[in-house]
Amino acid sequence: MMTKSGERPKQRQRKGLWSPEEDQKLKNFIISHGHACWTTVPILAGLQRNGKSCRLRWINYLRPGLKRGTFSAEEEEIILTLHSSLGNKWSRIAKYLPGRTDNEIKNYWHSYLKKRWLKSQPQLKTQRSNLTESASSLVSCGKINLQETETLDHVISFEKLAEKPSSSPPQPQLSNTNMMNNGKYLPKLFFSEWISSSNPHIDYSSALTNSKHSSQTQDQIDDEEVMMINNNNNYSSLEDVMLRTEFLQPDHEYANYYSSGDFFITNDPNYV
DNA sequence: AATACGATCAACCGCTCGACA
DNA sequence: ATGTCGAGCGGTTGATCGTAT
Repeated sequence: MMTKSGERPKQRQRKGLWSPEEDQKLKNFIISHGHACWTTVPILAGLQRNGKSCRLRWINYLRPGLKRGTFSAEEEEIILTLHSSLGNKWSRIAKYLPGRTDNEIKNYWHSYLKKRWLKSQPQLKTQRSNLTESASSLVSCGKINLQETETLDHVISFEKLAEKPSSSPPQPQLSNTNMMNNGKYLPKLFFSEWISSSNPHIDYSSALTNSKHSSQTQDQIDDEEVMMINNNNNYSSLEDVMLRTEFLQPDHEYANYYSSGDFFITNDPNYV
């Protein structure tokens, strides 16, 4: 149906919790078609949602390989360690915790870990309150704006980094065949394995981070800092990180699935 | 049993960034 | 150089549930 001006009337978009039927529709669509463009997914899948909502639902709830339930002690330590170096970079922290989403980690931090962290850092707590007081007075005097005060958490977090050693430990090297453009390892998995299992058989143990590149992004620099801290703390398992998993479909189409939740299908076996 | 309160977590919102025309 | 669009990220909200009073 069209309006007088010839426009298609905007369908009222649903909000709020997803129904099991909606979940099934979205899951079925992405499994069979992938998602080239999230904005078209709800239209093609017959959902009265916006693309953003579909993307979030897929990433945080529907995509395979997600761990549900409580965080292990090891996961907690990893989050605390990474947060001390990266700050509130939840998506980057999530990359080091396979099966956990940034949203999940963020919620866990705010509901539990933050308190635990503050309790274990009485000195920092004092520093923080001093900083906050200083910031408040500066704000009231108009010397800094509110946005600047928001970085205080990072000021405190990065204090720990000052204690890191000056030289980086030797980095593991990978052959070129195991590397993609940004230097991340790509484990492969048959698409059917992924479909049939809620727990994709990803060999995290063979995934390693890259060697140094001449032009580093901020993320890569962050990775190095994290790795340095991890080595100091003997978190060698943190290096077993996969940034992307590639699935091979039985019909020789490649279904590419990022840890960020991206998913698409290509015929190009060399697609990296 | 009823109410208040706090904790948890799914989902939304607004902003930034990068790609592309 | 500029504008537009889509994707992604982090902050925030609000519904729900469990527990205390």
